[in-house]
Amino acid sequence: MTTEPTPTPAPPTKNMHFIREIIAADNRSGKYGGQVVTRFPPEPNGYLHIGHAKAICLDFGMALENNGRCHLRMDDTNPVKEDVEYTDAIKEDVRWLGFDWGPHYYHASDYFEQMYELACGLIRDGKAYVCELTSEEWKDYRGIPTEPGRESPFRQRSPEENLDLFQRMRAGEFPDGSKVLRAKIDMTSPNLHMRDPVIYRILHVPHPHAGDQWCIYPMYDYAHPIEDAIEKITHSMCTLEFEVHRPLYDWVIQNCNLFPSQQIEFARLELTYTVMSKRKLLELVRQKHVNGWDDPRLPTLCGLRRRGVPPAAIREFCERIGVTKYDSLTDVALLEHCIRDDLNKTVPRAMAVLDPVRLVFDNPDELPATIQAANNPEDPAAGAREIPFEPELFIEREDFAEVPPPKYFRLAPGKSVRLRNAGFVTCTGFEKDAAGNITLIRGRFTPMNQPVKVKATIHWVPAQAARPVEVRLYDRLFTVPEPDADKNVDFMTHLNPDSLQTVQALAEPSLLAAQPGDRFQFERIGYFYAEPDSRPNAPVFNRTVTLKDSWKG
RNA sequence: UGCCCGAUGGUGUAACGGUAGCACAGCAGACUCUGGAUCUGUUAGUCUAGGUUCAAAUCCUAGUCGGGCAACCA
Repeated sequence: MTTEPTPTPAPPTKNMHFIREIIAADNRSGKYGGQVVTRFPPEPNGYLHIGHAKAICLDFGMALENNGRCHLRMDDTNPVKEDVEYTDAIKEDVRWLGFDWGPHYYHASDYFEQMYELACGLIRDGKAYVCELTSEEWKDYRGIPTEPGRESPFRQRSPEENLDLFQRMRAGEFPDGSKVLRAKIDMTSPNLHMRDPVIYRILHVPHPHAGDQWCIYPMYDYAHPIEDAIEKITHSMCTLEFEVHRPLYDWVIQNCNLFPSQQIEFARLELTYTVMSKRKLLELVRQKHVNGWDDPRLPTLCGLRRRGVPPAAIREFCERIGVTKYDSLTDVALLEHCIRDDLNKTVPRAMAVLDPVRLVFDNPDELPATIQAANNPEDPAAGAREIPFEPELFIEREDFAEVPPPKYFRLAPGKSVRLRNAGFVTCTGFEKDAAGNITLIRGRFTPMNQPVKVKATIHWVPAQAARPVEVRLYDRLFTVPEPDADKNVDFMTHLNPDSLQTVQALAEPSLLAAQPGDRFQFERIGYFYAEPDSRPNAPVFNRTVTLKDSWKG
């Protein structure tokens, strides 16, 4: 017998996006000695959303793939806007997404002393000066994109005087806004960010992390490259709008003689049927269009978590959307696909009826007492459970049609369907109330071992044993793909009035034991997540996503 | 009006001078105890105009369109 050499299965080829290319090239050239160190640097002034997830997956992902490491760093250089309230939430969300920063948790504010020393160095080198122009005056001096700026009258101060003034700024001798430290670069640069940018401002406010030891705070453009360099970050990824800041990033690295971290910009994620800006999310929360930051309709990570979206689905989504340098708008259907794909393989099935109508059997003597149901047809190891079967069941109102439309395969007078896991029913009659609503359906039961030719299977619950449960049906928050596309139309006008419908459903008995955080597929309906604030024996289910439904009634 | 970045089916992306491929969505079919899942087929694309080349989505030039930049925000 000849044995063919087993071909080594090719590793799953990941999309070779431009950042992977850059890292591979750096590794080949030995630019950083083969090291890959990245960082995720959120500003602790808001909750993380799925746009951040893209960055998190990129930052941590590139490190992981290259046996490097990724730091979690609170970019807290503006005490006016930031709060410790957010740092715990940020950590929880990153951890939930599945990433581990190990011991590498940092605060930009921990580097304030070094930043100060480096600023003094710039002053000594004649590369920074204390300027007393008001912000209004500075606007005039800075010029506009099409015209060069003019030099500040304070630009030629001596290093000694600058050093003295800067020290006194730190000592708290001057009020907010009276002085700033500027980098001395080029007032004629076509890049506004290079026209002697402010690198320190006076802010007499305590810092949420550093306490009250500072009254001067560094600006992002100055602080960020220093933070990266101190941590020996090799690849510092950020979004496209920082592209024009890169020359300043490089200037700081060079003029402060720092580790050569490099900034790489990529396009942020935009998703259809939602909004991503912090301001707009805040507005939705403040105006109570949603119930808090973790409302399942929000694209926040805590919202997605509460909706029941598994973190693996988000990671898969982030891999699939790729990384580029041009703006794009990703169809939320791709996210939904990733969610279904994950849940289909992993989640147990159960039956629940959202809009019940009674089904009564004509032949109660011929019924089984219980039936066996597979917990997950995709996973035999998930086992089976027993469901009581009764002479009266509830089925979904939309699974019966008095007058079936063309291609309607479900129950109708004289027609048969399969009852999921149980047998068949043939409709023998029905009753209506005065308003014309179906109040009861009659049918004849046929056991599974006498197959009836049917084209559909419907779900059901036993009338006595079923229990009422609260089900929250979440839908898209907005009715249009780009709610904030038109600057002249308030995005709020596109809110979907039906984004949340709460219904009392009837669930099979086993569902009563659901623990907060459990996930299920309600067969033929969708995937559901037991609310964190479900109470014992009174679970509340959030709809994560519907099942695909190819029937177009 | 200045500078920077970008442009591939409806959407997200790949192709690194040599057959425009993948995924989502759509459509059609097969299969099925979920009208689910799975499988198959299929519709549909290189912004425009020049140039270089045997050969251009890819390189060059110009234009068009889109995005970003004029916080003591990040």
